[in-house]
Amino acid sequence: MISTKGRYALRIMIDLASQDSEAFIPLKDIAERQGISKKYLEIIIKDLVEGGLLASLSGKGGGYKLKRKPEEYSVGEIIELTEGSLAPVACLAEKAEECPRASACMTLPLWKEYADLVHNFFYNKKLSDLIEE
Amino acid sequence: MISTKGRYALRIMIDLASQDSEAFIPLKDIAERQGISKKYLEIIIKDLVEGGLLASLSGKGGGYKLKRKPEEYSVGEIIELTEGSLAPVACLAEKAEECPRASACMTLPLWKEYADLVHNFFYNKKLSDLIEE
DNA sequence: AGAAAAACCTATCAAAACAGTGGGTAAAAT
DNA sequence: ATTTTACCCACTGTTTTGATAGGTTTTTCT
Repeated sequence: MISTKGRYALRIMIDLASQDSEAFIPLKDIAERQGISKKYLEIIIKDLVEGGLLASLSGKGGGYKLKRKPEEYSVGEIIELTEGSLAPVACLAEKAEECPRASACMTLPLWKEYADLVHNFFYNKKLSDLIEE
Repeated sequence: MISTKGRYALRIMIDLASQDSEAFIPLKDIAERQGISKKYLEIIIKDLVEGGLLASLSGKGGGYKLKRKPEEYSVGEIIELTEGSLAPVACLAEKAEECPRASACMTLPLWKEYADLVHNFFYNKKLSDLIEE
């Protein structure tokens, strides 16, 4: 299951994509619009900034804004950045150590096929696809 | 991520499907073949029996066996039974309470589309697809 | 009748993940 | 100098995960 972190991250991105793309938007505004605790969003938006998805500016008039156009963000990168790997099983995650059963594992092909499906779904889906005027 | 419960359940089912379909197979044997603690498997196989996927027989000569043919089990039902709902977000689970934001939620269609994808994938995949001779 | 082999039942537990909260510091504009 | 903002660090309660431990009942075989 996708946790609140990934889901809220997506809502932050959608919220920003719906605002003036040039202006820095304070987190306070996002939190109020989305009805989510600003404190909690701080943790999440930090990941988005560190991951290079958002630009931030401190001080009065500061806030956050997108670094690219909405159609240039995939939902997959947003979720993976905040949520960790999309891999459905531990042995298929990036940092996974070699599974000794891999060659004999009858379920591995299933998990691989599933992992591909999930990856393609979320990486082909763009932030711009989630915004309606 | 699919947890060990769902993954081990699948391995139990595959193991049973690979044995003589008429005989009751003791859990001890399954545990040894799969290299998983029998005690832990007890918990998991209980779900499979209660969910109607397996027949069990107590006492000497007892054990577990499939109630249907391998091609009549979907991977989806096995995972969902042991793992709980396949829903990717809480608001799409069976027992979910109405989300007040549902009508305005810009991410809901995404989660629904994803939920369908996952559901179709796992319910179209049969236990028999995982077994090679 | 008794031993053995199996399922079945209940409780407990440590570690990790999840979902936050709280209090402060640094940076930038007015 | 004040205000507004991001940024940083620690902490906390709850739930889930991944088991382990010990005992009871059921069935078969001798």
